[in-house]
Amino acid sequence: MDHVRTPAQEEQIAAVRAFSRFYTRQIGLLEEGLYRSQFSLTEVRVLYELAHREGLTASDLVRDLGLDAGYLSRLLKKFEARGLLTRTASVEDARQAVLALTDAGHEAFAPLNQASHDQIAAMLDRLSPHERERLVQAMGQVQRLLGGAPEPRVPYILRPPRPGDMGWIVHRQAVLYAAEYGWDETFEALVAEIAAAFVRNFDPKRENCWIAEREGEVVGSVLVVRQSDEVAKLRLLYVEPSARGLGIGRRLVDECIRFARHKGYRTLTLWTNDVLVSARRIYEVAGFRLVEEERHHSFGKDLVGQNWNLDL
Amino acid sequence: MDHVRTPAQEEQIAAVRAFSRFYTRQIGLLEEGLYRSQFSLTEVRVLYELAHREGLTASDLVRDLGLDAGYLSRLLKKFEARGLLTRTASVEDARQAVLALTDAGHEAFAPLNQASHDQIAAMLDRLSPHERERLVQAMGQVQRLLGGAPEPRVPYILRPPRPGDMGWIVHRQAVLYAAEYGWDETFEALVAEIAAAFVRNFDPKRENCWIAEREGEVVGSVLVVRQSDEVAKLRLLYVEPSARGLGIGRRLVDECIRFARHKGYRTLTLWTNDVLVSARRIYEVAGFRLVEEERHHSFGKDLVGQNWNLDL
DNA sequence: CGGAGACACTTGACTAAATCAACTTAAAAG
DNA sequence: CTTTTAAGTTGATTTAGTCAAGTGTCTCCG
Repeated sequence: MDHVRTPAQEEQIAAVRAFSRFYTRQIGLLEEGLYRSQFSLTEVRVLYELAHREGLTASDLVRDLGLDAGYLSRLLKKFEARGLLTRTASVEDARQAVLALTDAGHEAFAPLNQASHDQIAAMLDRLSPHERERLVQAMGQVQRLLGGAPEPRVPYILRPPRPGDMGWIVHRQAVLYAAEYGWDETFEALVAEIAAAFVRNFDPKRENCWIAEREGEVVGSVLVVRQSDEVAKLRLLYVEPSARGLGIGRRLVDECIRFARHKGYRTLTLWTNDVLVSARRIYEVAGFRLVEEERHHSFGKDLVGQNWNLDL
Repeated sequence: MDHVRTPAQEEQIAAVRAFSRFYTRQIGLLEEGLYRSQFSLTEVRVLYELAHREGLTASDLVRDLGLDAGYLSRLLKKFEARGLLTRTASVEDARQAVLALTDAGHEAFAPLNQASHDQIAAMLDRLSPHERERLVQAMGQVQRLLGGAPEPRVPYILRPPRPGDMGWIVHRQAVLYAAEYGWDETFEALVAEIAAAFVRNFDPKRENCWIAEREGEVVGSVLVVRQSDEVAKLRLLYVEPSARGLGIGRRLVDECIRFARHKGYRTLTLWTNDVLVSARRIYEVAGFRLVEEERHHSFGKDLVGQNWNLDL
């Protein structure tokens, strides 16, 4: 670990450390509320796991809560002696014992659980609904990034656009292509015009838009617009870098193709630039053919524009 | 605390609790790395505070770290005995002693600090730059919302637009006005058109745009566009609800007025709707006069549009 | 099939960490 | 000027956690 780090990276490290110190204190405060109970914090953590998960063994707890095996063993023995817990030898592995709270155990845990619940609720009550929303989002983000949360069961959903989605798409595309390819603000203007024109002239019978959402965050989009009775155009395909590899791009294009076929178009066309390699791959796999290329100077760069067609 | 809570609120509470459990474990992992040192976690926390803040007293530490006064007292005595710390009686308050690490104290802390630093660095190395950025943002968000961070010294800054800002403005305005007034997607289209046209035809000699930023987040914006040689138009004024009360709206309008004056315009005009009460107040205070009102049906609602003028 | 090594616990011995309450001295409040 | 509150100390004690050695069980490899 003796990389040379940039000042920006050092700042990030400092920020994460500051957060950890902050949350250490925060957890300390939350614990205080539990101190008058008959259980220690570790005991409460163990009870929590026992109350919420089935078929736990001691080694599960050691692993998941990072406890000392000896310490836990004694702790469980105490619970058992007090009638809060039963330990039944596992059928598959005679070394292990399956742990389960008794009714008395659940009863003992309930007020603790309630206290913790109320404490968090009181904390949230101090925030506005909008702030609460942001807090939960941000916590989820942290948890996901640090690997605490499992991959969501449903990796993404497609849905129709809502107010604000078009603006979001303009925002993200502009930021992304500025960062990755150095495109200037005229690109953003173009995207905004396309988005505005789409909404303005939207013909639900002949046109459509899909938003890809993952964990409540917009991570992709695509439009199909009518160019003529025969020809539909696919526009503004984009997928967040963080959400790549889930097949979202492919899926969005497939939806467009299906829609265009269903509406009786003969051709689906699209315009892109040769630097957008990952998009190109999607179009190729979907069966699009490159029909035309032309050099142009746009977005502050020399580019090669491409028209791709798919016969439906 | 016996409100009736909605299921959505319960879900938020559950999410925050899950995060706290998660981060408890996370902190446990981070601590493990420090266990082979001669200091306990609490001692390290104390050393950290001593190394980073001047003029601390024991009671500061008791308050900020949530420690027992007796425990801390002994801990400090031990540090002092080992020559890591000096305690000098405070001049203002003879009960207090001002704490300061000696050189030996700083020396003893350095490797711990380095270890903690390297551990976080290693954690961040597992993430992509974009993910790191999001992690730091999300942590900052949590910390700010839970009140751990002090109000920023500079409440906000004004800056010129960057790629993505226009899209962001479209996004936020659409979301906001949809939520607050139920305006439909045609409003978003209008905002997108205005933003696009502004970028497209931007004349730096006669036009301008300001973005208000707070802690790295866009919280407001305004445009001045040329309507004629004599008349400038103020457009797309907006301030995030979370950033209201800081005078950002007022400041943005003032910048517009100053700019329009400086460029020799005779009149600054703007169009708004009567439901936007807080904006109206800003215009009034800035000296604008209501010159015209007309009913119209837009954005899915019956509205009263207003033109306001300011003679420069 | 048998034995080496890993694994799931348990137990004993121990220590560090934290708490509680009583106390001293000084400052602030009434 | 007295009462109350605050800052810090000290002694007694509890608790939480660690470490190492040990038992029975499983797994894997030759």
